[in-house]
Amino acid sequence: MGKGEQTRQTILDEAFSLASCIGVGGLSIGVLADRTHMSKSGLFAHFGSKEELQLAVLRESQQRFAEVVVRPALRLPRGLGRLRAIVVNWLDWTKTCNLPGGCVINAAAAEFDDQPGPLRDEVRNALLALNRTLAATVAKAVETGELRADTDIEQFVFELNGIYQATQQRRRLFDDPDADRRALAAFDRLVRDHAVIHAKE
Amino acid sequence: MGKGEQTRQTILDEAFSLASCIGVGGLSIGVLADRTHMSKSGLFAHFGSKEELQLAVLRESQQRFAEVVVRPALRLPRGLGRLRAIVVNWLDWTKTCNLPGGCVINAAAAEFDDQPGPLRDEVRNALLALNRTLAATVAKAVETGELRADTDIEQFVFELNGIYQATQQRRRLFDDPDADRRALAAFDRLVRDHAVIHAKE
DNA sequence: GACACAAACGAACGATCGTTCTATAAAGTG
DNA sequence: CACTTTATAGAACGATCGTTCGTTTGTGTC
Repeated sequence: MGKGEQTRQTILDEAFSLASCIGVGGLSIGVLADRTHMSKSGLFAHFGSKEELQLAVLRESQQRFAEVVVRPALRLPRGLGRLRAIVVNWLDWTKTCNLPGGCVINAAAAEFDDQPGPLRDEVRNALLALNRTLAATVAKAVETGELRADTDIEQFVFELNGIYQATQQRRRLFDDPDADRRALAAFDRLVRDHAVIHAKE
Repeated sequence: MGKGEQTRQTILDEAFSLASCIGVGGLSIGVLADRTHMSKSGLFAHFGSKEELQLAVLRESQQRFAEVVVRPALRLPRGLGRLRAIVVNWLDWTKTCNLPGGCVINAAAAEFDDQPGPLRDEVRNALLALNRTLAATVAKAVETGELRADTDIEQFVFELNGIYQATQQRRRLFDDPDADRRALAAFDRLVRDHAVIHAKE
């Protein structure tokens, strides 16, 4: 890895954790230059524009998410177990990664949902991809016979999203220590309602 | 109402709908002065600081929310019907009010959950108050015998929050026309799982 | 060591930020 | 009407914003 790539990654690391606290929109070249002990222009040259820097942070976030949340779960056999692993990794990934201020993309979703442009598009695509991954995982749990065949997969994913958002808010704004427990309770109820009915003994 | 109160309200109206699009943190005195055809200093004098302006917007938002979402539902008899009315009003309130860019407080929750200060406190208190209102409404549906006595009310409210957040994201970022239908489906499932079991005919 | 190239710097640009000051216009009151 | 208070305007402040430019430093290659 050349010198350029190296410092670019250093900048991106710092920008990533900074964006977690103040949002992708709140990033500023000057502050970032201070934190990385660089000059504004030196840092700027690596990206060409602020928007390009912000996009790079969003892409970095997607990549880490795939590595930390999705990939480990793919080693489990398809079905409910894998789905549950993804959900657990998902809920925990702000702790796993260096995300002191919560998921960057999720915050960006609320920030840019009204402002058309490349940033909104990137966030939208990232979350669409996540939803597709979740849908595919749920579909496999239907195939294995653990979830009912008439399960509305899109609805299932919709509710998974709700669980995540509620958990984040409870944790971050209310400092609620029960947030994780509540999230798992909601997940269990969701699964129970769609599980195949076993013959009673 | 004196002249001062009057223009202050005009400013607040504009700030309210502007904040809906770009967030409370994105408000700027200059832009707001242009939109209200005032000078920066003239506008500024009404609030004394930018933070005070932002707080005023958050309070304005709380007030409108109470009027549009909660109060109409209080005219219904306590119980599930009232709860459902609040949920429906809640889901629709960004359309009812002048909120082209979504709920101001909800966006502010994601924006300030990492930045201690009066703004975060205000947001936190507003959402705590909402959660208390929801909890009280759910509790009354337990009292009327529509929901089971062993209902975990905090969990119920937690999941209501999730439904709201998921709906907002689906609507605003994905332009999903089915968001409302999905929200009601999730609400119905939530209620069904906590409803008292009626004797089958 | 000479050379080509990439990387980082420092200074400056115009714009906008929140804020302060002083002065003028309007509104409210007797 | 006159008088006091309130409301608004205008100019300017220092700070920061993203960006551009020219220069210097560093790296890697013949």
